[in-house]
Amino acid sequence: MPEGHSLRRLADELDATFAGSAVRTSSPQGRFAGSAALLDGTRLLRADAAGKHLLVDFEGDRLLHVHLGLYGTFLVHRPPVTPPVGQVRLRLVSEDAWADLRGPTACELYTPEQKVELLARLGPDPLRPDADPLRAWERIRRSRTPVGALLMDQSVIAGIGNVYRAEILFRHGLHPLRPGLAVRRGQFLALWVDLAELMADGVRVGRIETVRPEHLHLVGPGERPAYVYRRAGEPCRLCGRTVLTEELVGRNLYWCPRCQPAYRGRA
DNA sequence: GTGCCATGTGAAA
DNA sequence: TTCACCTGGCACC
Repeated sequence: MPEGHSLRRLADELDATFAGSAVRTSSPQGRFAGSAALLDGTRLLRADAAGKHLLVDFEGDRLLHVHLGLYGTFLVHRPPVTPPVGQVRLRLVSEDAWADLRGPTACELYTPEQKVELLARLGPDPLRPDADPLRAWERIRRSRTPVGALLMDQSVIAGIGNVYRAEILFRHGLHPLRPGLAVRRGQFLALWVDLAELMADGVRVGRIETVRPEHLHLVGPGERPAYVYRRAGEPCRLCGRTVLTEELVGRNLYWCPRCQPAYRGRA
């Protein structure tokens, strides 16, 4: 489930598992074979996440950039090492662990300049304590673009995906099509603080949990534990109105028309 | 068992 | 705007 919290967890796990160790690297699938050969046998120094991007430093000034995309996975295992199953883009093997990367959108070596460019085009990441929400606010407050689109724009805020977007807008009673410039500063700052807490919870728990404790009893067994995400056509958990969906820039929005009233020209 | 859709992005057209 | 990535969960048969 690769939203920002997953990448933070992955980076932490890779760092805890491999940092300081020499690793054998290979590309059983072949698509990363040349670069894997360059890394092979070098020491993995550090793994870190920025938004939904993973950056891994290796000895010899080599830098690995990975983006999992929609269905990529990078899973760490303990020995014994087993033969690759399916399409393994990159395999890491150390003395006491191994990991397989599958189905990523991006797996490539980065130059230092590419890393600088990446960080420069990412907005503040709510999972980083030094993140400055006012950088995001400056983009939002002057934009006619719907706030639902702005939140998913990684250059505005890094690390939000479709689940956090849908849920955070519900929690703050904001209609996803409200223009950025019609969001009040206080509303946005409250949303940011809430988002940072939810994403930090997501890192701890390993799941996106957005339903407030006092509403958990409204979630039936086996039901998706969300207010609106992927609940189109079902009743809002708080007011009973039917949850709506609509596509915006290629992704599905979900919202409750009563709890998140339409914008009618005033903030 | 089969087929569709999905937590996302970047390249190709 | 469409496709590639080519996994995994789930609804449906």
